[in-house]
Amino acid sequence: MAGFQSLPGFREFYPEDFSRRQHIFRHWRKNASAFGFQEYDAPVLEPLELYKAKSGDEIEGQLFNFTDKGGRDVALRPEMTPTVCRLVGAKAGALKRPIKWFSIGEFYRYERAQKGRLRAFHQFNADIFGEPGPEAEIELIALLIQCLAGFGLTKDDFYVRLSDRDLWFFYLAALGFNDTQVPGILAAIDRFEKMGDDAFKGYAEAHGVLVPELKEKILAFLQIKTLPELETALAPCLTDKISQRIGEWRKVIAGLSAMGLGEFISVDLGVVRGLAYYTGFVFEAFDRKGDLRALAGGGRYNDLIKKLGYADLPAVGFAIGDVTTGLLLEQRGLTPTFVNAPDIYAVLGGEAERQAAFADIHALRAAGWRVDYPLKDVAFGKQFKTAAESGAKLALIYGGDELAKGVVKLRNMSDRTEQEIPRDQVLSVVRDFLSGR
RNA sequence: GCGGCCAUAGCUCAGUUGGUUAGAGCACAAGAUUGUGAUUCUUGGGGUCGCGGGUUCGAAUCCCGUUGGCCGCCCCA
Repeated sequence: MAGFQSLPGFREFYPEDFSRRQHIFRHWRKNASAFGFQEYDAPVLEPLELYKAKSGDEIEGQLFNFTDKGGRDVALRPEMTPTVCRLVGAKAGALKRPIKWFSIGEFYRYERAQKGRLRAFHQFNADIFGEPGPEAEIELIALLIQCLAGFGLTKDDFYVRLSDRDLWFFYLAALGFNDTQVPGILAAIDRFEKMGDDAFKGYAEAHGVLVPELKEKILAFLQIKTLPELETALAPCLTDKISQRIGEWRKVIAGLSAMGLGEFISVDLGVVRGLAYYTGFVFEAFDRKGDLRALAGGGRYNDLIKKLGYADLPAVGFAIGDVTTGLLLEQRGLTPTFVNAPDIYAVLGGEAERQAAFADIHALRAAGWRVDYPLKDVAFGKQFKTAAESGAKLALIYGGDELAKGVVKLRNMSDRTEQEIPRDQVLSVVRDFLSGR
């Protein structure tokens, strides 16, 4: 294997791979647009400081960062959130509300590659800014579901786990934990699913072993699967904040149910997500079988824009990755075959026929149809085979017999019927045929 | 960053105790077939056996290193 290899964790998109990627992007873009989101884009290379400001100095270990020729510390973007916060923050006062934005871009993380996790990957990001209420969550979670369901995935293929960092803070406060203890508990909750009881070791080292009675209450809270169960569990420790929060939960669940999406949602307080900047609802989408990494994740981050030095603007957002999504579609047989198939394949008898066909071929292409033809003379049989394999809807046959009669033969590739059409009507007949007659 | 497994054609793999010029199926291309998508047959292109070093008369095969891949840990924005 001479020559060069691509860098570890980076993908190359041969046309077949690229068409699958385009299929995914097209759906995301179409759905975001249907939900009234505006597309934006931004630099791939950013100041290193932008990510340190958001996530702390430790983040550098997981970034693709370097010093540029001007001595600037820079990093390839590992995520969109800080960037979009800057964009929105810088013009917050001038932007019409609600601010509903999305983008599709490539991101880079300097990590060891694993299944569903590479060093370069694409993400669809959608965010709503300036809306403090749960209406924004409804809108975003509905979009998230549609961005997966739009491919043909159903509630049996994936689901969205909905959790709430605020509620954990309120609940833990009601149980008597103070502000220095809560982060340790949340870290343990985050790990509990994977590690079991050992997840509480870190907390025990910092604050002493957890009182068994409190641990029971926390683990019971983790088991909650429905809104009524949640309400029952919180009944003994109702505060104003908790009551208000339950009201917002009801609103989110009711809204999504009214859209017919209730069955995609699972109440699951085990999701607190790694990063500390989330402030309210958090949610993650997983495949039902559970053998893939997270498909998507997001939540509310009301403090971040202010933390980056801009206005105090509430925000919710989520991201879907193309790697895991692609794996799931592959598993479910939902990857299309002829994404970039031509509309028309021209079958050419010989050199004279080729010259004659060129006028039509170019006119059809200029009119927007996808037209292909063989670049050198090949037998008719081969041409039809090529036409069939290309996925073309129809073939236009330019043979000696046809041209002598002043016609072109149009073959419907799906039902194999043929008809002769006068040369000067090719454009209009093809248009009628391809637009469904 | 740490640990385990793996690496032969575009893909899936075979390759005997180390022994002549490294094979198969699929895929691709040409032909049988000078006007119709199947099947079949024939032929062809494509490999410095991931890379580098060592042992040996001789290495795809054994040893060391290295790079890459997969899996797990850390992390997962």
